Formats: sequence, C-alpha cells, structure tokens
Amino acid sequence: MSDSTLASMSPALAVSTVVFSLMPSDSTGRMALHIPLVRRIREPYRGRWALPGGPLAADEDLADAARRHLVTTTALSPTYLEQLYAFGARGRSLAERVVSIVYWALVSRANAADDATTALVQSDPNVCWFDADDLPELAFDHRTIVDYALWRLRTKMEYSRIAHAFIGDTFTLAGLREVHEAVLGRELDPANFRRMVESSDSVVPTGEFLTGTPHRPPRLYRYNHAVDLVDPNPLGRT
Amino acid sequence: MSDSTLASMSPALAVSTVVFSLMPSDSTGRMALHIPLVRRIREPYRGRWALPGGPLAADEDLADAARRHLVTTTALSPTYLEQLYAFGARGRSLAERVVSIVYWALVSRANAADDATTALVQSDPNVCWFDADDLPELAFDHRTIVDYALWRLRTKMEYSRIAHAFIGDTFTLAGLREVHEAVLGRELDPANFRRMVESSDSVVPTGEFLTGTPHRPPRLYRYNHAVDLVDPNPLGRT
DNA sequence: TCAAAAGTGTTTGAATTACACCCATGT
DNA sequence: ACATGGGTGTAATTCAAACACTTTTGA
Repeated sequence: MSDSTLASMSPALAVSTVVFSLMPSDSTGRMALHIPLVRRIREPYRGRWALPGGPLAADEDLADAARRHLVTTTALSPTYLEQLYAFGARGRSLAERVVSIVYWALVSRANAADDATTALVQSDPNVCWFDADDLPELAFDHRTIVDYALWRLRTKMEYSRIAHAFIGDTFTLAGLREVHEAVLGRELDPANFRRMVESSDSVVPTGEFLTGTPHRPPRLYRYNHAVDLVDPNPLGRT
Repeated sequence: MSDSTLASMSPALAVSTVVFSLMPSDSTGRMALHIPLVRRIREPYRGRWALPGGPLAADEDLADAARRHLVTTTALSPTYLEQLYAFGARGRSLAERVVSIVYWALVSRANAADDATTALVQSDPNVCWFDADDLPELAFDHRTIVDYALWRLRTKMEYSRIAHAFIGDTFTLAGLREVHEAVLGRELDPANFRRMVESSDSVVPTGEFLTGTPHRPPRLYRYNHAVDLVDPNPLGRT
C-alpha cells in the first residue's frame, strides 16, 4: 500500500475549540458562561451555528491550530488551553468522514473588555457569543461536545485553580468567588471560600486595596506563579 | 482549495493502544502491571519496541480500530477501553507527519490465563509483555504516552471502580485488594478497603465462599452491574 | 491448638460545612 | 450612625486512616 493510498483512506482531520468566557447574561444580568459560535456558510448544516475550527495546517501543532482558529474568530488569546477529546464516529459528519480533535479554552473577561476587539467581533454577523446554558441548535455533534466541555470545566474547577484564567491580573477574593459561582452555578460561602483559596497558596496579596467601593475596601490579590495552576498530569501544560 | 488538496495536506491518522494487564512480575513474583509491545519491522525506529496500533480503516470508529489492533496483537478482548489523548506534535514521527489517537485498555487476568492464547501470543517473537515499571527504550514518543496512561490508570483507580476490569467474574475482597495494591504500588489496610468497597455498593456477595485455602474461607463477590463502574462523564462508556 | 487470613469495632485527626460575629468604609 | 460587604472565629459534621480485636478454617 503506497503512502498516497493510505492518505486517501485516512479520514480528514480538523481541530475545533470550545471557548469559554464570562459575560453578564442577557436575561439575568449576572455573570454566566458564554461561548462563541460561527454560522456555517456551506453544507452540511449550512446556516447552523458551529464551533470555531478548521483544518490542521501541515506544519502546525494541534494546540497551535486550536489557538489560531480561536484568534481568527474571536480576536482573543486563550489564557488556558487544553485538549478535550477526539471525535471520530462515522456518522457524525453526514458528508465526508472527519475526525475532529477538540480543545477547550478559557479567555479572560479582562482581555475581552480590553479594547475595541469586542465591538469588532460583534460586528461580524457570523460570529456570536451565546449563553452556554441557552444554546441554539448546533451543527454536527457539537452539542454533545459542548456538554462534555462544560462538564470538564466544572469538574476541573473543583480541584484545580483554572478560575484564575477567567480573571485579570489583580483581583479581589469576591471577584474570584464570583467566577466560581458563575461557573458552578451555585453560591459559595465567602468565609469558607477565602480559607480554601488562601490555604491553596495560589494567590498572594499585592498589599493594595480596591477603593471606591461603597463599603470596606477589599484586599487585592495576584496569582502565585510559583504553584501550578493546572493539574499535575505528566503531559504538563499544553 | 479542493478536497483532495486538503486531504493531502492533512497528516496521516493512526490509532494506538496502551494495554494493561496484571501478571506476576519476573523479578519479585508479585502481581505487577504489564503492557504488550510490538517490535517495529520497518523504519523509522526499526527494531525498537512500540505500542500496538496502526491506521484507521475508512469505515471504522476510533474505538473499534483500537479494539481491532488490540485483538490482532494480543488475542484478547479489552474489559475496559477509553480514549487517552491525541498526540500530534510535529517532530514526534521523524518521517511523515502522523497524528496518533491513543486509547488505553484493561484486559482481565482471568481471560489472559484462560486458554492457549497466552502461549500462542508468547510464541510470536515480535510481541512481548513487559513490566510497566521496567520498560525497554520505546519508539517515537511512546514512552511519554505510556507514562501518561499509567498516570491516568492510577488516578482513576482512586475514584472509580475500574479495578473490576482486571479481575474475573467472581472474586474475593482480598483478590480485589491485591489488584488495587499492584496498580497503586502500595499496601492497603484490609479493614478500610473492605468498608470502602462495601459502601460503594459496587459488589454484591454471591453467598458462596472460596474453600481450599489454608485459613478461614473468604466470601465470594460479584460486580453490581446496576452501578456505573466508570466515571460519570456525559460521553458515557466508549 | 496454632498460624494466618477473614472480618468487626473503635479511636483519632483532618477536612468541610454552617453560621455567629467583628471590622472598616462611603454615604 | 448605619448599612453593607470584607474578614475572622468556632462548633458540628463527615470522612478516612490506624489499629486492636474476634472469628474461622487447614494443617
């Protein structure tokens, strides 16, 4: 069997990404998880919303491809990026056989509000941020993929410190708690949350305080880069 | 860009599997994790040991491909099979670009000792079972892959009941504990282990006892198929 | 009857939860 | 001064580890 024969038998390879950001929800106004989707302009599933992604360039690492597609659709760089799963069931594409290697990413709300990129992206009618708990019908098996990514994010939130990836450089503990509450979808005891974070050693006080609040000024914190913010698997950071 | 152009740019796709079984170690005689490796008969890495695997057939699901390669090299069916990771870094293959979707599998020691298949496989000089903690130099990045699979197995052992996949249909609690101890590499308190397993509801007593031991006959158990033996991720069983 | 593994009971300490309470600031 | 979120203290509870102890068999 020649190489070209083998290549033609091999299914096409694509890389997609589930991108999470925290934004105020349209309905409740509270912070909620949002993900960007792109409208498909060709068959199959023309007109449906789908995860950003595309083919893998010949000389490109998988994570780089995910990052590249992410940047071109959202104009944002991920603060966290991790492989989710490879989806390759036969029936998933309708047309040609496609194996999708899917990543999930977090982008910082601070970055998102940074400059005019938000407006720029919003102006593209084929890219739109949706509330993760209120999605339209998606193309392919992308709904399954998003559900799995959501599960992974929420699970990981409870044993790692990825919440930091959602927030800016300096922050209050209340702000960090807000992130946890928005992602997990439940309220957390401020006292216990404080102890949990402080005992984990993942943050260090900057010594400064946030003023201008109507009440007692909260202490500002920064990440402790000395400790690993993700999990201790032997593959390390992507 | 035509489809054929795109396909030719797309890297080749392969599926490999890290297969774990428990066998008595050559050195200590105690149960230890072993994995089967195949000797490469072509460049690159000719002569080196590598994970069983190969190309993905055009009409084949990813997990089916993993299962197929597993059966052809070891003559065993997996009692557990799960996707591990997709490895696609540029430099990993030396020759053409290959993206490997790697699975990890468990096979039951009972199955392995079942019939003449063991001898059959042992007779093939290009397939050999190695102690997972005493591996030869491997081809490609397969050493990294095995280390990651080992980490996943040991991590999962602590919060799920995959240990059952290593053992036969009926078993004693001491036998199940032996599996845990061999995989985790440390001794466990028999009393606490018993309570842990019983409270998890994952086993049910058969009512029978194992006789012929030099001491008090232990009660025999069976899996409780009513409870999920793996983790509750929304993708379900592979 | 004795050795050894099966199986039970109890104590300890760590970690999580719930919640009462004080502190400090803008209004 | 006071309302409100920042921040601290502490009791109740749950959970896992450690280990003493009793039971049952073959030799």
